[in-house]
Amino acid sequence: MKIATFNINGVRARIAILLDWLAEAQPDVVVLQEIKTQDEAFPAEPIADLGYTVETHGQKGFNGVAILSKYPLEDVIRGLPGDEADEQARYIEATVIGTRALRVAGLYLPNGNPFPGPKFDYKLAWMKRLRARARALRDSELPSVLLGDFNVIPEPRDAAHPERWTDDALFQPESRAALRRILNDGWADGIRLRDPDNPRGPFTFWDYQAGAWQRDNGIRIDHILLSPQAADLLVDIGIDRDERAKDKPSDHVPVWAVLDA
DNA sequence: ATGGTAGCCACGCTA
Repeated sequence: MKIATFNINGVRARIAILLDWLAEAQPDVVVLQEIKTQDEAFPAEPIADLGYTVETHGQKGFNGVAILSKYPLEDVIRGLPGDEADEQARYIEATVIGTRALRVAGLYLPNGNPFPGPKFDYKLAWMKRLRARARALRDSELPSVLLGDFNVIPEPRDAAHPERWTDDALFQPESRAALRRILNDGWADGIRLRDPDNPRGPFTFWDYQAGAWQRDNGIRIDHILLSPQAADLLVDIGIDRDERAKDKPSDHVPVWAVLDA
């Protein structure tokens, strides 16, 4: 089973890019972030025509996540548990019924800028809730994958120019520590697991501004975290870097993993 | 030190 994450940055503006990539990459399960639309306006039909079941958790204008799957989905959860008052659409979770059941959580973690401030406080509070949810998934012992746009640069080598990120919410010690706590609970950072000694990169995001792509001024913020049981099943993992070179691309590229499931 | 780009939606906000 091939499972992928893609921050699409507006699914309606990017539907042709998405459909082309689905046809090329042939993922079985995709989690999308920043769909930037309400559920009713999500372009489900052309995606369904490619054989996908579609579950969305949308919001007007901002945020919004979705799961696309060629396998049946069960027990869909919308919204990160732990705060009924949180109205931002940043989390969706479901069980994928492949040759064996897999729990998949797609997330769009708060950006947290400007730092410091209330948005950064919201980011840290959200990460605390995410850790609690991740522990529950881990304790279920069902193979589980936690993937999406984490908006956290884990280490200096995950940025082309780490010194430029010191005042940014994505690279604050508190943000990095909160991600590290989840990893230390037993989750594997799939890309790092596969490529442990890379001194720089690989990247998953390049800003639209200042020629970041042309200069390869990227960061790695889209992650695939594997529970112990899911890590046992890992066959291959990668980043579809070439998507960033297309016309009118997202500023993020897809990250994918193949599991023996 | 600043401004550079993009989507949504209708001007400023979020990133």
